[in-house]
Amino acid sequence: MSQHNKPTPLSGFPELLPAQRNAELAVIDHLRRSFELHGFSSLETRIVEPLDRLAKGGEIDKEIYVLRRLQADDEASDSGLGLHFDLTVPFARYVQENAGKLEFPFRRYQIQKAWRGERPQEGRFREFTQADVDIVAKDELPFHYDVEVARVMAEALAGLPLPAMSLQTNSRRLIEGFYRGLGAADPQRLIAITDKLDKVPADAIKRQLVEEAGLDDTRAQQCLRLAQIRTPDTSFVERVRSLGVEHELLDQGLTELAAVLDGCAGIRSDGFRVEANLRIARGLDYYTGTVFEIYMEGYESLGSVGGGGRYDSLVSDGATTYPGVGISFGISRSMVPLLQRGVLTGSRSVPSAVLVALADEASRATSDAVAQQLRARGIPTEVAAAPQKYGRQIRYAERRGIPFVWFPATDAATDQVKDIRSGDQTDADRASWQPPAEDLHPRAVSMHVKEEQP
RNA sequence: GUGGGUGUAGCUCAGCUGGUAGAGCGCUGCGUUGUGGUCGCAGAUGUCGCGGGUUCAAGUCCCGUCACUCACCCCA
Repeated sequence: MSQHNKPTPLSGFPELLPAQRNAELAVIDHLRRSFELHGFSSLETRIVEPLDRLAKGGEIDKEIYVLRRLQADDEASDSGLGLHFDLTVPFARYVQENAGKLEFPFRRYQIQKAWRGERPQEGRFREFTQADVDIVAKDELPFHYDVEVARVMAEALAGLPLPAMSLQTNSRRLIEGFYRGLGAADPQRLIAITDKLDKVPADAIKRQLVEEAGLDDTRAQQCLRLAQIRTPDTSFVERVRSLGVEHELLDQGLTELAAVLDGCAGIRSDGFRVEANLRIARGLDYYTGTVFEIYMEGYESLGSVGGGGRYDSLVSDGATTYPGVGISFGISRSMVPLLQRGVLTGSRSVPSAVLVALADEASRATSDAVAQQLRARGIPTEVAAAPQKYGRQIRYAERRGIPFVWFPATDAATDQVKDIRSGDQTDADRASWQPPAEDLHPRAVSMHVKEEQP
């Protein structure tokens, strides 16, 4: 390729360097292990869906990438296929298509890319990876699954080597019941207005509630008070009760939200919080009950890095409906800004934990044999490319972040292994030596994460 | 889609009222001939995003274009 047309990055299509990719892989591996620990099956769906299934007349429609063959006839404008813009729509289709072959309740996780033709910004991309967990049942989905899906994602997030996450949750039943108890005519409209509380000042919200939703001053004030309730435990119940509004739906919402908070109570840590946040509403789309949003502490300006909730009628084939509940976590959205700011990276650019030094060409077989013995025990190992001076070979390892250099025995001495970070070099047995567990594979290292306890 | 900003070495950037490019970091080599990192010395690297215009002369001024970027919108 000529240097005169050096390729430039494509905005919105992030690509990572090897060390960064290792950090992303460490996060994906952790999520996968967490989801599977809870018994969720992995699913991969095709990247395209029929356009009539993707496009629903909403805002998202104009962001759909359409598939078209380069040499397609002028007559045929496009293939009628578009790239999926999330993982929920393809999953819904998959459930419907395979309903006869799946066991319900069906619990799956899905870690895949999605595409949106948006104007890129920090944390917003045209191509991005997300991790979704959902549970779908037939006809009825008991509420305890809302708690389960929250707990699965909470546990997965709590162990992530990223800045502290907070899972904020609310119940649309709770707020709708509250608004109905107030005697409001159009609860959906109120939800849309109070949802903006993060961006718009409280008195402006109140003015809108009065002028646009026709509430009187007292009721508007009540709505504001509700939206400002935010607690790390079930104490929100008392605070809502103290507002003095009564409604059957409100009672149900309070009970359910309290169950979610209780269910996640044991998962809180320095790196993870759960909160009831009664202003969370998540637009007006298909959510019907519990709703979630995930925020990354110190990076609230990115907006939510994940979200989800219960959808009672996303999937339906007429006779049967398949209610579900799920949460998605934006891997690209949360990680790429951290990687770009340099506060997160991989511990090394290669998988290798060990570089076996090469004394001279004649002893290559010896070095290869050492490497094979280490690999046989699961230790990622590479052999030095050329018998350069040992200083060069050590530097080769150092540049790549390989923590250990192995010096095969010479006539006079035994095998030795050197930790090039400390400089310590000790005798070692190629048949039993083990690196520390945290050095075995590349890790994601973040300036925000506290040192792990020894 | 609407509006602003910025394009100079691998990276971060400097370059005044126009006079044909610089720093730091990184990189390569040597000091140190089989043990890196520190230090010292030496060295390499650019069609100044692209196209056009003004001018004796353009990185610098003007127009266009492309790319990147920020905000709005929306969201993972």
